[in-house]
Amino acid sequence: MGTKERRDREREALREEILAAARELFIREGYERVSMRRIAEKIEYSPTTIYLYFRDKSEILNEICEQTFAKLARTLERIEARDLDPLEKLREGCRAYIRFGMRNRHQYRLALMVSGESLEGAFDATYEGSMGERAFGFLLHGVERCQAAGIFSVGEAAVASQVLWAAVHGVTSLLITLGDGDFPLIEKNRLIEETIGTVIRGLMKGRG
Amino acid sequence: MGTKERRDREREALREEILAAARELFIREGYERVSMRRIAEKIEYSPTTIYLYFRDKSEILNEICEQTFAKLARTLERIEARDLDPLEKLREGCRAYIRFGMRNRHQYRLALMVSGESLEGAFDATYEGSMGERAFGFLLHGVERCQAAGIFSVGEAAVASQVLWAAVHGVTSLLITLGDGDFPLIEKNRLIEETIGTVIRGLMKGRG
DNA sequence: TTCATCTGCTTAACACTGTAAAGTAGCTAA
DNA sequence: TTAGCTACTTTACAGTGTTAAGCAGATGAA
Repeated sequence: MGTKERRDREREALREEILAAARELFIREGYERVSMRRIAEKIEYSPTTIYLYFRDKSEILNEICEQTFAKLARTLERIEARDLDPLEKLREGCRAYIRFGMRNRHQYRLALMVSGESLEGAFDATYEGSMGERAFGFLLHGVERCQAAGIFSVGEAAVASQVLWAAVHGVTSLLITLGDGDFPLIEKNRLIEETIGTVIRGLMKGRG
Repeated sequence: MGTKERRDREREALREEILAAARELFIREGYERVSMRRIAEKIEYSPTTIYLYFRDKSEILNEICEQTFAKLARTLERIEARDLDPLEKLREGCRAYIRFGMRNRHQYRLALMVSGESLEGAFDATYEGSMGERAFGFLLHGVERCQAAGIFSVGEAAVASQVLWAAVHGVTSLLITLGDGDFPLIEKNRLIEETIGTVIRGLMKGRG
């Protein structure tokens, strides 16, 4: 009597289908511009069906964001596993973070540039155990390693890594919002490299 | 025959009233959460009257943002006029910038964290001659002064000041979105001071 | 003073939005 | 065979930004 099992499978399949449709639309056009009706149309179900699978629109977004940030976490863990000196490893991580933000601009924005207000409860996923924690953990770990290696001046690693994060997030955010606006930003890669370089230099030992 | 003059005055007065109502609502609740009907209700006119004074909702926002950023520009120019050594003047400007962002979170977000997409044409004001230009000009000037004084290593000032901007914007943006979320950010002022300090140290001469 | 025009505003309406409640086929188990 | 449940749809609500049409009163010309 595998009928329950089959139905569970079918249910999961439709849930996945909704997520896939929403993801594609969100990435192409951004969360706010995509309506529940558009998602429904894409999967050829009535709009309210979606509510049988997700509490509301923001829950769909949350799930997608979590998946996307899991990708970032994996990328960073791959860098973590590479054989690089502490400084270069940290730099590579920062580069990967910024690239990730630019490639996933819509989701990056929703997770780190919108959430908290204006968007009802978008990405309110608790931090503990989240992908965000894993991603930030990379930075923290990288900073600690540089301190242990005598490259960075010792001190609270939490402070140093949040400073680094602020800077890295700053470039990412700036490139996302002004990337092709009319503000005369210097060349993208130049800005990225110089920012990473400057902050890391500022964290280094000696001369302070 | 001052009737035309009087009507122009009245027209201007209502325009001002709309702006004042919108500003208060936007600041309290954020752009997206405030509807044209709410603004209209506040000034006791019908919703469509607003369209006789502004092309659309985003034009109201633009005007308000421009005014707000003018305040930032004035604050920075007051610092510029003070008698401080180049480094401390630059630091003071950065502090003022971040404080400004936090006090005007809604408008800061709309101008620098949303614009470009998702929000139709919000704050698409051309950069040339804008308040944004004046504000960024402060940073540029401050960096040039530090280079001239032999404190910063020489190089393209545009690069250094955009790096500094990225960092300063990064803290601001992070504090706005995560300020009272559940991410365990270190204490606000600590993060602000450390970020400014670290980036400026990274821009300094010697030890590279 | 009378009348046409113009000004400034309002009412009604359109095409959307996210979402809740109620209704309805068709499968399932007794 | 029938009662109930599952999965979905239809309908509806209260809201959004915005446009078009209408209308009262001030204005300028005769």
